[in-house]
Formats: sequence, structure tokens, C-alpha cells
Amino acid sequence: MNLGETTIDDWMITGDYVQKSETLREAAKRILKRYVILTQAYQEQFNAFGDPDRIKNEKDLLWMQKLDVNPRILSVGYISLLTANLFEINDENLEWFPIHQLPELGFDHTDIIKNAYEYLQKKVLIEPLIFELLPDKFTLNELQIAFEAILDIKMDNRNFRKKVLRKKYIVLLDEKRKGNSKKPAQLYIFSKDIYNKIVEKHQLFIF
Amino acid sequence: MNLGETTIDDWMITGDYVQKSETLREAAKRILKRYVILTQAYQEQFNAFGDPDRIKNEKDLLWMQKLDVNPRILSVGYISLLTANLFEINDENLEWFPIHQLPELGFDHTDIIKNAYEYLQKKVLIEPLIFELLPDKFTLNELQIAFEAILDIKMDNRNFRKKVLRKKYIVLLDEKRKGNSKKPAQLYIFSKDIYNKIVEKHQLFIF
DNA sequence: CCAAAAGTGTTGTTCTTACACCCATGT
DNA sequence: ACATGGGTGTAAGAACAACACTTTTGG
Repeated sequence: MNLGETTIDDWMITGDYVQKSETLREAAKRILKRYVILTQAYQEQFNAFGDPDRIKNEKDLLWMQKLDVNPRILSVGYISLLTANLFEINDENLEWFPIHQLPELGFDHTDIIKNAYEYLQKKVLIEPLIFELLPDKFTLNELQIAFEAILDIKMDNRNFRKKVLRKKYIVLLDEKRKGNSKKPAQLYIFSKDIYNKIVEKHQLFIF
Repeated sequence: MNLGETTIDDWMITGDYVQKSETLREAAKRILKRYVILTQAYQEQFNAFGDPDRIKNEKDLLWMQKLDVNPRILSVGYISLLTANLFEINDENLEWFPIHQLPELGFDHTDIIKNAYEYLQKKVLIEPLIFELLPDKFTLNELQIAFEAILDIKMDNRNFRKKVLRKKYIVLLDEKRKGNSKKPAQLYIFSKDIYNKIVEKHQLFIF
């Protein structure tokens, strides 16, 4: 964006104002669909940000002055979980960054992303969100890699498999995936139905 | 509140507008302190509510018209955890209700409380929030009762004790509480320091 | 001495952790 | 035939779930 002599081209999280007649959830969906072509995606609110000093650096203040925008903005953050092979980016100004290689971001967007990432890391341990990031039919190694990526850790493959296969809602298919690697890999699905039936017993607390 | 012929006296969650120069967290604290006398309290944001049809019943709409308030309000909800014996209510119009015996509430406040309660039930299993609801020195039965109240379940006392005493951050004191019951009860404290050191290993996932 | 809450043990089963090599296939 | 990712087993220790009675005190 060009404001007289100063060019402002910081990266920002995709966002927009909430429209008069839409819910927050609908706004989040609309914004996602503006940039990405897909049928459906998991989205979840993680936090609202409304500190009065959210906009502190001079570039951001200049930007807001030029647009005559009220400097007190309340943003409600939503995370979206997208299966990498099921969508297409729609917009040339949009770019993906690995979580540990973020560019400099405008406003408090670095903090927001950090908040979202920590939220996701906790949530993925206690709810079956991980399957939102995998194709319907997945291999155990794909599942492990997804966890390792989000949690930023390495896991023992044998113990991981044992742990996962104990879950009744991870269902063995009579099908293997070929081609992707040398040895064909066994496919599984996540059964939401079985999960929902089992989950009521869970009250193992860790606290 | 009296508006001409219609008296509106629905219960509402305590709340207020966020002031120009305060953070959301500061606003939550200010609102709590307005009604309750205490030194400090745990507070945490749980969700933002901003649907355009949040105000749907005629009493609420009438109320907003009379006050000339914009019917689109975004509320950011905070839960507070208060130790029952450490504060005093400050305001005659304030009243406590057991979670399962709520009165009729104005606006969407019943939904908000439901949301907050479910949030708390999940959170208490994975973070040591429970200690915010107990005195510094507590008995194991008090701890169990606190969990049972929040989770709305019964637990086996022997298994509960074994589970809790395995935690290194539950520290045995050389002190008993007398008077409260017939047999004096052993006191414990929660060590936040020990907890923080241990917690990094936790990555038992339940998903 | 009795009412009331505090506190205790065992067993069978399941889960966790640590650890290193063979398998099936495509090229 | 070899490179590549897929897949496997065991043993020791920890945690879990189910289950009923004894202890200590105040009144």
C-alpha cells in the first residue's frame, strides 16, 4: 500500500470487518472463502484481542490515520484447519509461511499468531482436530507427522502406533495407498461416531 | 428497571462497556472489583459473542430502544474463579446462583453461561485451575469436592487420593485442620513452581 | 459410645516407555 | 540389488478401575 512517500507492505493476517447481519462465525467463513477455494473447513474462535495499544508502531498508526479508521479495533481471532491437498489459493497477495519462519507482521499480528499456535497445540491434544488436517483416508505415519509438526516434537514410531491403534475410533480400512512411497501403506479412517460414543467416559485429568 | 408501563427485571451477567484506554483484561478486572471485595482473582477470557440476533426477545429489544443503544453488541466473556471464603459481595442487586438452578436471564446470557461452564469443565481437566477455588492450604476431600462440583460427577475417594498424591506438585504439609470436621484432616498445598517444571514433559494426548 | 468425616490396600488390567531391526515395493 | 519409507515385539514399570472397612475425633 502506498501512502504518499511511505510504502507500507507489511504482512497481515487475512481479516475483515464483521458485516451488519452476519455472525462472527459467518464472517470468519466469508473471509476464508474469499481467499481460498474449498468446500468446507474447520474453523474455531480462539481469542479476542482488544487492547488499546495494539497499534503501536508508526507505520501502523500512519496507515490508520490515512484511512481515517478508529484506532481502537477489537479483533476476534479464528483458526482454520485446511487439508493441504484439498484447496487452492485464490489471491496473489496471499502467501503461506511455516510457523517458525514468519515474516515481520503489521500491528499485533505476530502475537495473535503465537496465541493461535499455542491454542492449537493444546487443543490438538484433547480433541480430534488433527483429522481436519488429513485426508479422510490416512496412514499412521501421516497422522504421526501431523502431530509432530503441530507439537514440534519427535515421537517414537512404534509407541505411537500402539497408542493410536488402541483407539477404537481409528478404523482400519481394507485398503492400502500405493505409489506415494515404495511399500504400500495401510489406510485408516477416523470415526466421529465411535469417538462421540466413547468420549463421554473420558475424564482423565492431567491438571 | 422501569420503562413506562413495562418493568424489566431479568437477571443479567455482570458486565460493562470497555473503556477507551483499558485492555479487555483490565475491563474484566474492573467489572469484577465493582461488585466484589477481594485482593486478587483468576480471570480468563473464554469466548466472544457477537451474533447479530443475540437480542431477540421483545423485552430486550425494548430495553435497548429506550436506552438508544446500538443493537449489535460484541461481548467478550471472562470467567472469574473466586474462593468462596475470600470475598464479599458489594452490591445488593447481585446474587449467586448454582449453575444448575439459574433463573431466566436476559439477552443470550443463558447461552453465555452454558458456554463458560463447558469451557471451565474442559479447562479444569488440563490446567491446575482448581486451586483457584480452594484456600492455599486444602484437604484432599476439599479438592475432590471441588472437582466433583465442577465436573458434576462422583469420584471414588481412594482412587482419587492415589491419583492426586502421585503428583509431585501436591505438597504434604506438616499441619492438620481441626474443628471443621470430627477427625482432623491433613493439609496440602499446590506448588506452582514444581508444576511448571514438570508440565513441560506432559504430552499425553487423549484426542 | 456414637455420629461423622478422614483415611486406608489389593488385585487384575491397561498404558507407557525404551529400544533396533525386517518388509514390501519401485527403480 | 538397493534405496525408501512401512511396519513390527518385548519387558519392566506406572497408572487405572473396582471395591468396603477402620480410624480419629467432638459431642
